[in-house]
Amino acid sequence: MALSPVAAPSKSQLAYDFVKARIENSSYTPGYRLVLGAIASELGVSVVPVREAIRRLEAEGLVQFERNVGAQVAMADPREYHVTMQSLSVIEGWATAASAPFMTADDLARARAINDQLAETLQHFDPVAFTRLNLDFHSVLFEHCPNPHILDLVDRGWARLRALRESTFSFVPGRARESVAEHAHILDLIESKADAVELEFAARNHRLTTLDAFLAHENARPRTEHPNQLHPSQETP
Amino acid sequence: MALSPVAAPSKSQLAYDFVKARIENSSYTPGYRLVLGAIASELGVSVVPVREAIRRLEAEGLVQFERNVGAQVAMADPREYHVTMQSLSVIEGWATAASAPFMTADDLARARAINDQLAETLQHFDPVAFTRLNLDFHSVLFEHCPNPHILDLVDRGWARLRALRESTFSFVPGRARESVAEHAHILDLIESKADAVELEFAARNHRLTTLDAFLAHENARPRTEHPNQLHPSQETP
DNA sequence: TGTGGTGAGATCGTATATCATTTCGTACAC
DNA sequence: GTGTACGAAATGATATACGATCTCACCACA
Repeated sequence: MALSPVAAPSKSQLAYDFVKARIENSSYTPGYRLVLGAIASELGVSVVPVREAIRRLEAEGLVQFERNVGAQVAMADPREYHVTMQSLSVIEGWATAASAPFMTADDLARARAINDQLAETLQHFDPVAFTRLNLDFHSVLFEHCPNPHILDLVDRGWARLRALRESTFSFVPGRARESVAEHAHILDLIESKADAVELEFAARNHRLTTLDAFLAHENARPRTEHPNQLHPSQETP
Repeated sequence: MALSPVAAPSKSQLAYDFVKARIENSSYTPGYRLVLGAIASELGVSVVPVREAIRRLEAEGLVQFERNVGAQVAMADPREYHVTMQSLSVIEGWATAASAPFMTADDLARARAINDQLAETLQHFDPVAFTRLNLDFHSVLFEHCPNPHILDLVDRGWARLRALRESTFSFVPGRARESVAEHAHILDLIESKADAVELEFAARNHRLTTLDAFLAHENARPRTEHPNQLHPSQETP
C-alpha cells in the first residue's frame, strides 16, 4: 500500500470535479468553450480522462457536446432558468414532503437556525451568502428523502442553478424577505406534521414564487398571466 | 463529401446505443458485468469509445461503476423498481398535466385508439405487447410537455423500467384490466379540461397503484400499510 | 466590393501501447 | 483441513500518436 491510502483520485474524477466546480462558481460561464487539450494540459493529464469527465457532465446536462466541434458550458438559453426552477419545484417539493417524516427535532432546530441566519443576512444584504444559506436550509429539509433517485435529481437541479449567475438572489432583492417568511411557514407545516400533499405544494409553490418573482423582475412588468402556483386543495368537479 | 452523408455515427455513439439496447432488451441483465475489452472487440473498436459510452450510461443510472473494478448493469437491488416507479409517478404525473393543454383532438383520439388496443390485448394476453402499447399510450399523454428537462427525466425513467424485467405487466396480470380503465379516466379528465392538479394526481396515482399492485403481488400478502396513493383534494387544517 | 474557394491551424476521434490494480488460483505452512 | 501468502492473468486507467474534421482567415476572381 502506498503512503497515501486515501489519495489516488482518478484523473477522470479529478477532471470532472475540476470542470464542474468551475462551471458552478462561474469561472466557466454559459457558452464557454471547453477545449479538451487545454483542460488536460492545465491538469497535467492526457485528454482521455478529460473526455470521460465531459461525457458525464454532458449526460448531467451541464455541458453541451457536438461531434467534431467540442463541448461548451450549457444553458446559454434564458429559458433554462425557467425550466430548471420548474423541474426543481416538482422534484424538490416531493423530496421535501417525503423527507419530512424522517426529520428529527434536531434537524428542525438546525433548519430554524439557518433561517435565522438568512434573516440576519437581510440587514447587510450579501447575495452570495444568502444563496449559500438558502441551499443549506433546503438541504436540511430534503436530505432524508428515502428515494435516492429523487435526491440525485434534486442535487442536479441545484447544480444547474449554481451554474446560472441569475440564480443569485441579488437580482430579486425584494424576494428574499418573503422567502424567509415562507421558510418559516414550511417549518411550521413540518413541525405540525401536516399532510404530505400540503407540504409538497408549499415547497413547490415556494420555488415557483421565486421563479415568478424573477420573471417579473426581469421583464420589468409584472406578468399576472404566469400562474405557476398551484393549489392542492382547490375544488374539483 | 463522402458517399454516405447521413452515415458516420461516432464509435462512441455506436457503443452507447449498443450497450443501452442490450440492457433494455435484457440481453444484459441487472448485475451483468460489462467488460470494456469484450464489448470493444465485439464492436470492432478500441476501448476508448466504449469507456465514454459507459460513462454516459453511468450518469444516466443504467450502469454502476467502480474504480479499478469495472462496470455492471445497475439495479440488482429489488428496491430499484420501487424508487424508479415512485420517481416516475411524480415526474410523469407533472409532465402529463403540463402536456394536456397542448394536446389536440387528434392526440386524444390516438390515445383512445391505443387504449382500445390495450383492451384487446387483454383477451389473448401478451405482456410484451401490453408493455409496449402502455408506453405508447403514456407517450402520447406527456409528449407535449413544454419542459424539456422533465421530458428527459421521463424518458430516462422509462428507460430504467425497460431495463427491469419485472416491469413487464406479466407479473401482475390482474392489474392490466384496471390499468386500462384508469387510462380511460385520465383521458376523460383531459378531454373535460380538468384542473391541472387533479390530472397530475390521477396520472401519479395511476403509476403508484401499479407499483402497489406489484409489491402486493410480489409479497404474496397485500400490504395495506403501503399507502402510496395521495389525494390532492383531501382536507387540510 | 462582394463572393466563393482553398489551405493552414486547431481540435476532435480513435487506435495502440504501457502502467496500475484487482482478482483468483495455487501452494505452502500451521 | 484450513487459512494465508504469493504470483500470474485479467482488466481497468492513462498516455501517446496519428488520422479526420471543422473553423476561419486569406486570396483570387467576378
